[in-house]
Amino acid sequence: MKNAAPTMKDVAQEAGVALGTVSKVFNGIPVGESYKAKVEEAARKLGYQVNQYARGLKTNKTNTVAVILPGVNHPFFAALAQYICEALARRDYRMLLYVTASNPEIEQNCVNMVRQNKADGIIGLTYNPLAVDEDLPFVGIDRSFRPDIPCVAADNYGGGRLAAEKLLELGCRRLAFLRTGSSSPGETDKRGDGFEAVCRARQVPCAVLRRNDGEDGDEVFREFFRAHMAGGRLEIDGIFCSTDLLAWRMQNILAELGLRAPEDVQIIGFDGIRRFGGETLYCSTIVQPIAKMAETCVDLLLAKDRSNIPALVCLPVSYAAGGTTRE
Amino acid sequence: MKNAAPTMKDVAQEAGVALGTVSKVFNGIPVGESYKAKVEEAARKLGYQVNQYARGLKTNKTNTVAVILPGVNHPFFAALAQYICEALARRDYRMLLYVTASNPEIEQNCVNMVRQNKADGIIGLTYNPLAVDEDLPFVGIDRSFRPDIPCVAADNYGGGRLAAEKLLELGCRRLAFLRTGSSSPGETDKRGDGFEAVCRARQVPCAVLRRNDGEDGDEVFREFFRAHMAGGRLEIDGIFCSTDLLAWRMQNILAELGLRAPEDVQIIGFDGIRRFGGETLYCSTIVQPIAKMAETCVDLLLAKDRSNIPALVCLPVSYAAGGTTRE
DNA sequence: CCCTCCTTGTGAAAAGTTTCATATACAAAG
DNA sequence: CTTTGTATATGAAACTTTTCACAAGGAGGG
Repeated sequence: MKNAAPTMKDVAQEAGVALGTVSKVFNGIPVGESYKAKVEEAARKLGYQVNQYARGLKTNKTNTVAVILPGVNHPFFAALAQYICEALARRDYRMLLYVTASNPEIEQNCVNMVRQNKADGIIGLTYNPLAVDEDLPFVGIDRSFRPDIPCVAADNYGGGRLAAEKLLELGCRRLAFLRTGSSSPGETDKRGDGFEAVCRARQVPCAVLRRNDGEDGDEVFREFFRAHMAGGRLEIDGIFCSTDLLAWRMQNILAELGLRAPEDVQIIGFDGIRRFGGETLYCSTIVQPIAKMAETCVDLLLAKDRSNIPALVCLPVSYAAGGTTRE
Repeated sequence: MKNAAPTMKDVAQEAGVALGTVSKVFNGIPVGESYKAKVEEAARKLGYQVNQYARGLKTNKTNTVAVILPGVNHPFFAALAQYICEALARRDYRMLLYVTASNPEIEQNCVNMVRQNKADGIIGLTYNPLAVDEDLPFVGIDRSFRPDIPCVAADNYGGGRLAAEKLLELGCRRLAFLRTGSSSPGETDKRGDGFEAVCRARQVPCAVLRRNDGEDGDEVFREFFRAHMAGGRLEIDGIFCSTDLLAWRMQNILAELGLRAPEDVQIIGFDGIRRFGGETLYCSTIVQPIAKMAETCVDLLLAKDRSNIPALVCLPVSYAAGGTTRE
């Protein structure tokens, strides 16, 4: 006969002590040395493990955090998921992962599921306004859809500025900003704003092309580059792309036109994604501090005192040369 | 005052019915139309959601599956995680994700955590023999550490054969197999076994270099290639690498030696990882059916009748040209 | 019109914890 | 030797659900 998992009652019986005493031992509440020893011995003997479901039911605390991401099949999200998972594990929390494909219905559905599953909080990289309980701690990544929800983000505006300054420092005189991403005005726009601000201040010409996810076919960009060609040469000599992925796509499109980075045009991306081998970057880029973002999300979410959590934590970015600039 | 989440009792009261009736409604147990309507109305009004922790405590079924992976920051694992997550969501299951960095202690610790958290089963890509409850469904990916634990894997041996046949078909006459990975004899070895078997059968020379994770510095491979150089040319004209990642590293090392794929040597990798943009492969490769593997894992784990689960499900692989072969 | 049978809703018990009011034991003080 | 006080173990209640034995009420047959 297959025995059911042992319970505290079994342990109490085995150790010859009361139920409450066993509970205390497993919650680190002081208890007489001899009692503690007896309980631990009995627990070890029976192979007892706390039943988190019973505990969660009683305490309304589950030591579980729900993480909602568009997907995990993209290096930025994957790194984020991994760091968050590790940060949670270090604090003895578990991670319940939901992927949404940025679909508003799925996003909302995930939030509802979380309520059922009594997670202690949510870390979410979501693109749509969601109905979420007032009293369920929520930390947004990159964006917040409600003023009382704190948000952890890289300094996108500063990163845009940095990209512009870097390109100018590297000798560029005619810049461009290319953007794709979610149609909702978001962080990628701020990158462009910072970039353009520097261009304006330095009175450098800056061509801009902002596209949304649905409407960002290669042809749009090909057309853009053709429009800026003169005599077989690209007038633009420095490009800032809103993501590394976009920068990579642009390199391919430019290659079709017979143009290469960094020889013909210098390119800076954004994210700091590395090739899966580990070391090399896809392009010169503005690096998001992903590990720090993950750590910060977890810290904010699990903060003891949540009364004065900052609305926005903006983490510093840095520049890294990755072969598409002439260093 | 902040109200606690509404319970079935609240719903029962609001609807003017008994507790058991509410329970039946939420479990799809037939109940009089008028009663059902009253309960649903009340639940909607109060915003009631089932408390999975209470349900789990009572039924000992949590609709949660633990997924244990070395990490999620590698495209193969990331894809696996994502597909598994989606497959589980489709079946109304949740995913508890644990990452282990292949560390034996962390792996064992995860399994223990799962027991506490009462997951209904585990899908694990682990490298070490673990102590896991007999009665906790477990499905291994790529390897099984106990005969009664089923395993879902790509046809690694067949993939190795396919790689050899493909290289020969493409005109190669002197082959090599390069392997890195976990030191425990595993799936990557079978790839080599299949490859070598074809070489033997066709009486084609095949150089072999098998290294483990700790001892696979670039220098080892550089040395290997130098040893097979004659008069500035590489004698080997077809290489099979145990992973796409390794194939990528080899390309870089070969480039240092002034050799390029596919001009100087043709290379086939294994995994079928794509660049994060979505389309392009890192190299010509044997493609693992990741989506199918994920789906199969979930199916096996959640099978109603687990009495005659196959010990090994071996899924077919395919070849895809990715620029490092002369098609 | 009454009795029986069947259907269907009812509410108490149980699942494994935590918590808190109570009981016990022992030491110190009178 | 009794009393008071303190420290600490005890066990019943509560958390929210599911389940099951039971009650209630309606239908159909005699």
